[in-house]
Amino acid sequence: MKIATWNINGVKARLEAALTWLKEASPDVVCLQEVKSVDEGFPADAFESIGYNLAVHGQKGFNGVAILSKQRPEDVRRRLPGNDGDEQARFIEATFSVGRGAVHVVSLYLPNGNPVGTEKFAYKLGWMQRFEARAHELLALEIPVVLAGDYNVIPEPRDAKRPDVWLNDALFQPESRAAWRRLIHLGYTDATRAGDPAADVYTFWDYQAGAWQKNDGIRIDHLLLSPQAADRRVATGVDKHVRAWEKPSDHVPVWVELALD
DNA sequence: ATGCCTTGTCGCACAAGA
Repeated sequence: MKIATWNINGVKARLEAALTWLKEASPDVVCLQEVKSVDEGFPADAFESIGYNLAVHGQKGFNGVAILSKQRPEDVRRRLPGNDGDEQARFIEATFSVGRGAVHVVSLYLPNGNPVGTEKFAYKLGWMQRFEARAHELLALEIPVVLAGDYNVIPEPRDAKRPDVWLNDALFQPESRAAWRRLIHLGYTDATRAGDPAADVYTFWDYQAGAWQKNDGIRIDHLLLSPQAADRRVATGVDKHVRAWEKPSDHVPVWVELALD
């Protein structure tokens, strides 16, 4: 089962690219972030016509997450638990039957958190704490779990072409990186790193200042695997070529393939 | 030091992104 994550930066603006990529990559499950659409505005027909089911948690103008899947999603849940007052659409999860078992998939869009020292950064850290609690709960299922999305965290210096310019950014703060490490310490595996320990693996290149042309990127889109998922990991990849397409998102798809049955 | 681009919302610029 091939499971991918992609911050699409506007599902309507990216529809043509998304359909091209889906046909080319043929993922079984796709976690989307920043769809920037309410549920009713989501171009569902286009995805359904090429064989994908749809679970959306939309929001007007900003944020918004979704899960596309060849199989029908079960037990779809929207909203990250732990703060009923949080209106930002950044979390959706679903279960998929596989043989006699199941795999659980989360699509998450972690807050950016800039500027540091504001309530936006506090919201990011609070969100990460709530997410850690949910990640911990999911381990108790003892099944393959994939936490996929835009984490807005640069885990280590090697995950940025120029780590020095990110030192004062919310994505690279010690608190953000420590919260990321707590997820690892729970027992989750960074799928991309497990598959490719080399530097220079990036998933985001800014639209500005020729970042793509200079390969001035960062790695912030991640798939975290529960032990039962990590046991079954057979391949990982970053579809970097998509960044060179016409009208690209600033993020590219990242994926993992699990041998499940 | 700041903008550099891009999207969506309405608007005839702006917020937010990272």
